[in-house]
Amino acid sequence: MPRTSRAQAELHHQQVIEAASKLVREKGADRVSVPEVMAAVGLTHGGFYRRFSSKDDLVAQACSAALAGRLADLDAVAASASAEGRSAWNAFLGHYLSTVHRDDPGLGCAIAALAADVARAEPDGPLRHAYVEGLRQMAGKLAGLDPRQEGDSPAEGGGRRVLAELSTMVGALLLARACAGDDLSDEILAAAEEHLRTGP
Amino acid sequence: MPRTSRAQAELHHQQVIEAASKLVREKGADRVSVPEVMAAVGLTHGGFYRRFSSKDDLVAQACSAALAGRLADLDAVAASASAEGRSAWNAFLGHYLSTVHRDDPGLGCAIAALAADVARAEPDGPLRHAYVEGLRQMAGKLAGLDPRQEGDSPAEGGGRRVLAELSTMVGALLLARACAGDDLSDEILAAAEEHLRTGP
DNA sequence: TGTACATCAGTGAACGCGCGTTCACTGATGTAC
DNA sequence: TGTACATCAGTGAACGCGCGTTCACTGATGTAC
Repeated sequence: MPRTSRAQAELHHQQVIEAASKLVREKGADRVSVPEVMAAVGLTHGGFYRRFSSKDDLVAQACSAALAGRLADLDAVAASASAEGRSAWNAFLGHYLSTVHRDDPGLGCAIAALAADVARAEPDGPLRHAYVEGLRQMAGKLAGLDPRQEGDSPAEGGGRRVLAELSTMVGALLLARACAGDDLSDEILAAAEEHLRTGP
Repeated sequence: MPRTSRAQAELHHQQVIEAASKLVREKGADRVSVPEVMAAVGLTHGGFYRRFSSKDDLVAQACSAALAGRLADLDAVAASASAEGRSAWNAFLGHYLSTVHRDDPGLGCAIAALAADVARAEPDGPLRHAYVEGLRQMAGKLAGLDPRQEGDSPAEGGGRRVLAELSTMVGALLLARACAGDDLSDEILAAAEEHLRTGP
């Protein structure tokens, strides 16, 4: 059925980015193909290049979408924790370093899932720019939650402490995924949470 | 020139593993091809399957070799630091979180470089087993260096604290690589080192 | 509002390419006498 | 030690495959009158 409506086409466009954002986090950019992403939304691969200039273009947009989605998730977790009188920082940690998060990379942190792909991307390409921008925003948001953060400049880039703490979270998640199936995996998550958790 | 000596063949075998260990850390397992690795040692790809059962087999052996090499490096850094009266722990940190290490993944930490590849490998395959074994050994060695490590069981698997600290190092290195070219990259390395460094 | 036509979202076949893997072959190395 | 032969490390062509990308085409949608 060719020539659907413009609204339908726009919906398809968003669905393709959404599907790519999930698949790329699960399997890595190299192991996801254009036909696979299109099939995930019920389309054939032929129409792809009407909407995207290349596969790299899609991956960059998928990265942006994944990062934006996670920022919204962070807000939601923080809001619901605060509403219940719990520490937003500890609630976020509990989510981030959970076995659920480890075992479902497709809906998880894009900073962790895409770090290796981005490191190999062109230094000035759209993927890297999208990633760095998302990382900066995440660090800024986290600095606002972190009770240990010295109160210097919580806005742009966050303080230094939050960068080390974010490194611990990302590293623990990635190591736990690489060790999944071994006892070490749960131990890493627990050790990182214990190390980062604050208060009662 | 077909049929070289057995000694030469064994040398080639080791050279292939060595070249793969470097290329896989630089580009990731998916972006390295069998012809590329063979060409790196001056051979054609045809003879590959006499020595290796598959590309996956080579990648697993390359991972083991990379991890073993890094363990030896750690010993060397610790020994030379101790000989000069410096803290082995701080010396190791300085190496690990340096821009040199960030910018040369081919000779760098395999735990960091291969985490994403291993996370996507079969749960009980040889690559994962090689990786988990190497990670366990690294954590054990690090626990022996770490002045903060509570003195419970430094031998097998290391204590929990060292797992969180290793997560911080790996995460910072990977994030710094993903951000290379942006100011954030150096900041992440510096923040992690400051966070982990001990003593004077 | 109804008709005529241009637009263009999506199809499906096709392209060149590099991949992992196989295999018949070569000729120096290693072995048996 | 010297000869005859089997072994096998490495070659290079070939295979089927899935990839990213292109393109002629279709027919419902959107637009102009």
